[in-house]
Amino acid sequence: MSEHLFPPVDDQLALLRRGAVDLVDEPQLTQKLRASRASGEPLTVKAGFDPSSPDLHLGHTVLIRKMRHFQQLGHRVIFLVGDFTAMIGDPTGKKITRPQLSKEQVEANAKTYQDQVFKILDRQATVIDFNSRWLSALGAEGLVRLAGKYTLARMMERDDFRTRYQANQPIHIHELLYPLAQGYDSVALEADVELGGHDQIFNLLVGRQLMKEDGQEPQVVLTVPLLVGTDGTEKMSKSLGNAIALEDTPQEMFGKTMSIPDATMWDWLLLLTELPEAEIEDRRRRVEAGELHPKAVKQELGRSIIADYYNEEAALAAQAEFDKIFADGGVPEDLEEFTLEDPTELLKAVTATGLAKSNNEARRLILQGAVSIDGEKVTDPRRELVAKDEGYLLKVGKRRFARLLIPGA
RNA sequence: GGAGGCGUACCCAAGUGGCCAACGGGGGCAGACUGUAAAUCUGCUGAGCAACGCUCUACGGUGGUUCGAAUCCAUCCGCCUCCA
Repeated sequence: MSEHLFPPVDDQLALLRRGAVDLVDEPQLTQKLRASRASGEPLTVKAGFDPSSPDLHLGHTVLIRKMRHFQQLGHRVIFLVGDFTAMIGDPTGKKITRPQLSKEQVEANAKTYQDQVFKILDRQATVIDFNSRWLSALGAEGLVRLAGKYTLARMMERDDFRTRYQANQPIHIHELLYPLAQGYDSVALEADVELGGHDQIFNLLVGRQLMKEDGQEPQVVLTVPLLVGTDGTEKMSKSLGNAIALEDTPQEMFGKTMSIPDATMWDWLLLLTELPEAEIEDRRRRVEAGELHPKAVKQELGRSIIADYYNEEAALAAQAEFDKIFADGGVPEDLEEFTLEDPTELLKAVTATGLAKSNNEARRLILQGAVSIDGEKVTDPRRELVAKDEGYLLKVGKRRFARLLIPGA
């Protein structure tokens, strides 16, 4: 019956512990792995996803990579779409109540989500489930029973609830249900392990509690760190504008990666690549000793990221393109083209090509010396652009380019 | 049900009748320096204009008082706290 030959427990642990923040608790996980290996039964590993915003970025992939680790070891990974809980909106880390989503939005989001997730996970080996399956069935009565298993005092142990309460911020009753609902997922799935971001630790531990109440063996809880964004300080999030989206082009991925602070790249290597930890340490030592340029390590990181979501070729191309533009002051391969009917002044052209949002902004940029035409800096907003068949190359700042065509009459 | 407080630009936050397109900080953008790194320094950060000044829009919504309001009044909306 045991079609899987699981690797030795110690080897499994080594991989699973990589990058983990919390592991509650390790002896229990060891014991579960032993039992699984003896029986040939894979562990059931659950990770929940909140489909309230559909666009995945690298921050999400830290968790997904951890799921893949389990998958690679032969365990059963459940990709749980929190379609029911999305209606609540996870209050984790939020200073304000999140908007409640409609069913349609949630479904649409869940779909886009999956397409992106399977860039990392093995589609065949992944079980997809939706928590509305059991949470909807719970009904009002079941919900009241569930709520009866936890106390307000314990709920208020949660840092964000406590903080909001002390700051006189509103806490809506339904938000208190979120951890309970998520915990109930584990009961319903009889999870052996639940994975989550470190900010999820409270919710994950509630799951343990509820499983005990239900007479089950509590799940092992393993959390991964929140990835810091390209700014090197805040956690990666789309709204903070410091994210690298999985949908980004290879060029964008590479450029954004190169812009992270050096200090951040070690974390990224650990969490976003499979480079062995010993090798990461080795590079770090060599950089500190001045034997290795940090830029080289960062380039390697950038290529590795692109290779994951595109391929090696795209990675090399992105780096070449990057070097050409920034190291050699060149021009990108594909730049947007705009055609204007009539000759205009520079100011209007910059706005028309979308390189600036308004004429006022265009004027400011020009006066600040951020704008160049065909490589020559121009600080006169009224400079006339006459008709020219081959067009002009407009550059604003370091990275915004456009080709402007003004065909002759 | 009762009492009180609050609502300013992307965020925080000053401003209580004219000097306010609105102090300061954060963020963002740009320039210098670089490895498009960080840090640092400098400038900018509502829109429009034949423009070193003018016009429009903006301080929760709507009306009003006034020569003139983010600032005063009325009303509405939203939020918070305390008591019950």
